[in-house]
Amino acid sequence: MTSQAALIEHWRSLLTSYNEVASHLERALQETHGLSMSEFEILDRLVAQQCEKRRMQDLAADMYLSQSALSRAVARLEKSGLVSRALCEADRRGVFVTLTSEGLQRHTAARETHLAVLASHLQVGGQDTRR
Amino acid sequence: MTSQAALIEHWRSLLTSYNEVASHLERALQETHGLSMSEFEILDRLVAQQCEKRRMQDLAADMYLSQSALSRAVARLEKSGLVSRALCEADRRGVFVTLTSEGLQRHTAARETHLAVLASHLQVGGQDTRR
DNA sequence: GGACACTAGATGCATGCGCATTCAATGTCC
DNA sequence: GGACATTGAATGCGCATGCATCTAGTGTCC
Repeated sequence: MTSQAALIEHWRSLLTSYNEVASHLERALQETHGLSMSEFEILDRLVAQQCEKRRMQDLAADMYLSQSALSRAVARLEKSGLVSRALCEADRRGVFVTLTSEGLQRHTAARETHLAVLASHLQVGGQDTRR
Repeated sequence: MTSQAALIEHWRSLLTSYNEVASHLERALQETHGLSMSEFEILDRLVAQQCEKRRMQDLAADMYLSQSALSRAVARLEKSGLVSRALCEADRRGVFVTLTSEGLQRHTAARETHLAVLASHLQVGGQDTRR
C-alpha cells in the first residue's frame, strides 16, 4: 500500500510549491502594485472575459473565493478605482463588474510582476510524482 | 515565447489543485476532529520528529507558517491539551513542543481523514505540464 | 394579485494570519 | 564585567476570510 505514501508525498510537494509561489506573489504584487493575489486574480478574470455576464456570480464560480470574500474584494477594488459596479437591468439583483481604464493599466503592469515571480519561483514539473 | 503561457497554465493548475484539496481538508479536519489544516500539520511534524530540537524554530522553518502564526497555533493546541510546551534548559529562550498522548491519539485519528480527503480530491499527476 | 420560496449580493461576527514590536535570555566586544 | 547587538518567542494591531444572516428583487402557485 505504497500509494498512500505517494499521495502524501505528492500533497507535500504541492503544498510546498504553492506556498513558495503564493507567498512571493502576494508580497511582490502588494509591494509593487498594491494588489493582493485575490485582487489580481479578479482583474485577470475581468480582462479575460470581456463579454458581460452576471459578474459576481461568475467570478465566484471559477475562483476559489467565497461569495462574501469576493464581494468585499470587489468593494476594495472599486474603492481603489480599478473596477466599477453596475446594476444589471434585466435582473436588478445582479451586479456587473467591469474594469476601469485604470484597472486595466494596473493589471497590465502587475502582469509583468506576476510572470516574473512565476518564472523565478515556480519550477515547472516540480510536483511530478513520476521518477 | 510560449513558455509564459505554459507557466501561467501551470500556476493555474497548481492553484486549482491546491484550493480543491485544501478547502476539503480544512473542512473535513475541522468537522471530524476539530483541527485546522495548520494544526494537523504541526501534529504531523511532531510525530515525525521525535528527536528533540528547539521546536518552535524548527517547526516554523519547514512549515510555511509565520513565526507568530505558529506561536498562536501551538498555544491553541496546548489549550486543547494536544501538545505541551517545555522550557529548554540549555537556552532558556527556546521552547520545546511535544505531543501529549491525547495529541498522538488525535493525530492518529485525523490521519485517516487526511488520507481519505487526499485520496478523493488529489488527482496524482494532475499538474504535470507535459503533454 | 398576494403569500411564499428562491436567488444575488451585502454585512455582522468570529477567527487566523502577517507585520511590527516587545520582552527576556544570550553573545560579543572593549 | 558592563554596554550593546542578536535571537527565540509572545503579543498588539489591522486585515482578509468563511459562515450565517439579512435585504431586496424574482419567480411561482392558487
